[in-house]
Amino acid sequence: MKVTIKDIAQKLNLNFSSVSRALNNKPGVSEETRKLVMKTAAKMGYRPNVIARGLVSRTTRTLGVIIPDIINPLFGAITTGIIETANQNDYDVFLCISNWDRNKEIDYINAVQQKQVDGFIVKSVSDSNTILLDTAHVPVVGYESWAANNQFSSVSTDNIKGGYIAAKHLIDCGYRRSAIINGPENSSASINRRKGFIQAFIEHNLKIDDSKFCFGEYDIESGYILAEQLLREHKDIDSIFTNNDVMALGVLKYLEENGISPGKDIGVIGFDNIGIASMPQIQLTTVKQPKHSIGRIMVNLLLDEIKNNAENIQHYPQRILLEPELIIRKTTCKK
Amino acid sequence: MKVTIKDIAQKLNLNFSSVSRALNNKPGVSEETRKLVMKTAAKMGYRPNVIARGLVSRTTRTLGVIIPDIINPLFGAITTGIIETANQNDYDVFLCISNWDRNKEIDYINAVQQKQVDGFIVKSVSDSNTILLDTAHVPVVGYESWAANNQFSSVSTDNIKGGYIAAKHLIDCGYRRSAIINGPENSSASINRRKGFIQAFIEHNLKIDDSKFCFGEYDIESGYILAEQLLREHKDIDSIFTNNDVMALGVLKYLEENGISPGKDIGVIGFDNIGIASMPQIQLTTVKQPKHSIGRIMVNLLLDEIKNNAENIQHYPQRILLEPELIIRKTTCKK
DNA sequence: TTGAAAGCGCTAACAC
DNA sequence: GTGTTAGCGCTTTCAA
Repeated sequence: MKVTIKDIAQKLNLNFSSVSRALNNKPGVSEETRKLVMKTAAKMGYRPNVIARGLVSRTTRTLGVIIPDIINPLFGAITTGIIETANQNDYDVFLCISNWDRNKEIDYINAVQQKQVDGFIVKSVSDSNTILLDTAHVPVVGYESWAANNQFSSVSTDNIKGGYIAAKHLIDCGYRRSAIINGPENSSASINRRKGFIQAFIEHNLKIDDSKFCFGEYDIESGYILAEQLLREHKDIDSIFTNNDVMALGVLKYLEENGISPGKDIGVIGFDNIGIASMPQIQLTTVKQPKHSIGRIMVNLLLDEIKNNAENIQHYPQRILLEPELIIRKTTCKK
Repeated sequence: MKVTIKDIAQKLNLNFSSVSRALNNKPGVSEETRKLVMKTAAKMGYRPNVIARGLVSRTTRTLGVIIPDIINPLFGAITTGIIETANQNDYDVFLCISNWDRNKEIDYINAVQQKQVDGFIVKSVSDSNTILLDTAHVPVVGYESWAANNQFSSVSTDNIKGGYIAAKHLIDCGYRRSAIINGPENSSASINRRKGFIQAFIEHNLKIDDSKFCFGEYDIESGYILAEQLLREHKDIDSIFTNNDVMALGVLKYLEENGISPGKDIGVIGFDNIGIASMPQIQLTTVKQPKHSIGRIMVNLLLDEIKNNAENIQHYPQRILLEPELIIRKTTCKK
C-alpha cells in the first residue's frame, strides 16, 4: 500500500500535521522530531501525493503542451526545449499530440485544463480554435498563432521575413520562376511565409504565378506528390520553396527518383533547418528557425504569466517574433 | 474564477451532491434537474477538476512515459504509438525526457509516481535503475529492459535476432570483415545486437575482431566520429553495422564527405528503420523495429496490469519479444 | 512545539 | 429524488 503522512504519524505517535510540517521544512517542529520524521518517511518509502498537495495549493507545477505531431523534427526540437526549460523550473509537462486534428486539439485544450495545469502551450492546427484559448482559465502561450485580437501571448519566427529571405535568395541565385509548396491553406505560418515570398518577388519587379501555389500536408508524401504535380503542369518552374523541410525532403525524393538534380536543374529551399537537412547527401538550403530557443522562450513567457496571474498583475498578451536565418547549402546555386 | 460544483449547486439551490450525480450521469436525480444542471454547468463554463476526482477514486487516468530522447525518430514513433493508444483508452500521458541521464531518469521515476500516474513506461538508460522499477508502487512496463529477475513487464524487439539477421545479410552479400559501432557499453540493446551479430559470424566460420567494436552515443556525431576512427585504424574493414539508424546517418555522412561510396566501397547496415532511411539519397539498409506497434503493445500491456492490479489479480511479469525485419536498400550490395 | 480542525473539489454511502 | 456526511491526502490556521 502507498504510505501517507497519517501512516507515519501513527507510527511515531505524532499528529499528522506535525509530520507535514517536518516533511516540508516548515517552522514549528523541533529539530529532533523533524529528523525522526524524515528518517521514518524514507524508511517507509513515503512519496508525497503531489495531487493532494495540489488540491490545497491550487497549483500542480505542471504545464500542458499541445502540438500537432512529434515525428516532425521541428516539433521534436521545440518540445525538447520546452521540457528542458520546464524541468529547470521544476515543472513537468503533459504532452498531447493533436495529429493535425482540429477536434482532437479541442479535446486536449479542455483536458489539460481539467487536469489543472498551471498553464499551457499550443501550436494550434486551426485559427478558429484560438477562441477557446482566449477563454482558458489559465495562461496560454501560442506558437505561430497571432491574430490581432487574441488575448493570449504567442511566439513565432518572423514568417513573413522568412519567406522574404527565401525568395530573395532564390532571386539572387538567378531563379525567376518559382513555385511554392504550401502547408494547409488556412495555416497562418504558411500564409505569412507565402506573403513574404511574394513581396520579395514584387520588390524585384518579378511576378509570381498564382497557379504555382499548391497546398498540402506538412509531410514527406505531400512534398513528393505536389512536386510531381507542379513539375508536370508547369514545365518552366526553375525553383521550389516548400513551407517546411519535411516537405522539401519529399520534393528532393521526387527529384532524385526522376534524375533531376536539385541545385543544378532546379532550386529547392525549405524552412526550419531540421537536423537531416545538413546531411551531405541532402544539403538542403533552408530558412532556419531557432527551434530550441522557441521552446525555451515559450516556457519562460508562460511561467512569467503564471506568476503574474498569481500576483494579480494585469495581463497583456505579448508577442515575440524571432529572427529567421538563411542557411545556404547545395540545393540552390544556379548563377 | 474557476467554477466548482458548489457554485452551480448554490445557483440552483441544490445540494452539491445532486449536482455531482447529475453531472456524472449517476442515478438518483430527476431527468429535469439533470438537464437543468447540465445546462447551467455549460453556461457557467464548468470544468470538472479531475485532480480532485482522482483524490477520491485514487486513479488519475494518466500514464507516465520516460524516454531518453525525443529527437531520435525511433522514440518519436514509439511515443506517438503510446500516446495514440493511451488516448484511445481515455488516458493522458506525462512525457519525461531523461536526455540519457541516469540521475534525471531516477528523478522522473519518482516524479511520475508522486503525480499518481496509474502506471508508467520506461526506456531505462541504465540497467541499474531497474531496481527502482521493481519497487514502484504502480505497474511498470519497460522497453528493452529484460533481466531475468526483473519484476516488471517489458517489451522489446528481439535484438539478438536483429543483430543476427544484420550479420547474416552482410555475409550473404559477401562482406567478411565487419566492424560494429555500438551504443553505450552497458546498453542491453547494444549488447544483444552485438551478441546476435557475432553469433552469425561464428556460425559461418568467420571470425570478427574485437578491436573492431567501438562504443558511442546514439547520435549522428558519434556515428561520424567512430566511422572516421574505425576506418583510420583498420584499413581492411569492408562493412559496418551500427546499433541504430541515427548513428548510421553519421557513418554515411563521413563516407560521403570522404568520397567513399556506401554499398560499393563499403557496406553499411543500421537498426530501427527510421523514416529518413528510405530517402533515395540515403537508401540505408537496416533492421526494422515495429516502432508504432511497440508503443501500442506497451500501453496495452500496462493497462492490462493496471486493471489486474485493481482487481487484485496476481502479478506475473510478462516479456514480449517482437520480430525484427531486414530491410535491404542500397548501402549493402557487394556481391 | 504540538494537536485539533477546517477545507481544497469531488465521490459515495447513508438518511430522509 | 434529494440532502447530509464522511473522507480521499494534504496544508494551514488556530488553540493549547
